[in-house]
Amino acid sequence: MNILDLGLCLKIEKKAMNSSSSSWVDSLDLNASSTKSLQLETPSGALVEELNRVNAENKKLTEMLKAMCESYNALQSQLVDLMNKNTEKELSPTKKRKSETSNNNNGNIIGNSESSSTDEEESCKKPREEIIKAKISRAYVRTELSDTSLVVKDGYQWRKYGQKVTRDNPCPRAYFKCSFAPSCPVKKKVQRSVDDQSVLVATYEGEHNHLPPSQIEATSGSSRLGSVPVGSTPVKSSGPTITLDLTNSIKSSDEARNSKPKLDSPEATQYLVEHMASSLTKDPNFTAALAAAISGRMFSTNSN
DNA sequence: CGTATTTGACCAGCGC
DNA sequence: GCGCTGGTCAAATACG
Repeated sequence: MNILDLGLCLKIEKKAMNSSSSSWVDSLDLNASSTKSLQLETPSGALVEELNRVNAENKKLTEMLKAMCESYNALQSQLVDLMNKNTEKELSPTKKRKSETSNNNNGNIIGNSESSSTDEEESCKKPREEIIKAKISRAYVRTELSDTSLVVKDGYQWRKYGQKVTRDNPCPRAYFKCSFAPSCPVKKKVQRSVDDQSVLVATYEGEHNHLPPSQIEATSGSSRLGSVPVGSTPVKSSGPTITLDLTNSIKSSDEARNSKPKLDSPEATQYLVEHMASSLTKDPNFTAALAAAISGRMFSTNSN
């Protein structure tokens, strides 16, 4: 379970890398051509030379990305191996209280599909249905270490009603209730990951019985499908728990949520990659920054 | 002044 | 039964 979630997180990060790489290449090509059109007055020799330079740079960047992806793959497989070994150990020790403790802290980034099995085991031992009653989902959000607010922006309004330092994690855990609708039963716990304190682990319990405020404001009138916030995924799922990794600040939760259960399928992977690539290339900030970086690089090469 | 957050107290579950 | 722990409550406090 935990491993799977970790794999998911890593996968999404990887998708982001891949997609951005493809968009980089595309943008680079575009920029190369635009450079050409912009500098028509310059002698054709210089133009060709510059074009070659840009192409070479393009190649270099592509290779760098390739290398990065390869090393990432290697790291990921190592990590998965490690986590496999760890979870084998983690499963055996005595489970204190509700599976929460081990899931949330020791397992941190890990936790879900296996946490569901843990829940099942526990529910066999002690048929306490509170474990089952609420759908549990989990989200991981990368934040600044200096940011102590424990705030996870997921599109809903939350009211903090408690904070506690837990045994396994020196970082305090914050307890939130959904404050947008008085009758909404959803609760959320937010705590920094033990392993990586720049990652906030948000655990959602229950399902929202209302639209997210952001959607209501937008009044897009779209289907109920889009009513789920980023990170919170109280949709019908195969298991009682769902994990999302928000550490790459994925803009659209819908796709992530919908594809999550089949994330391992090549279709879903392809879809994710395409979606991320398109969202990246559509992002004016990203393209502007990219253009600035490339032009800056070009000028510096020219001046040399 | 109203609302949100903080924080110590309290409660319940669990292991010994 | 007792102690430990996580979760919740509610008075106090902060903030706009």
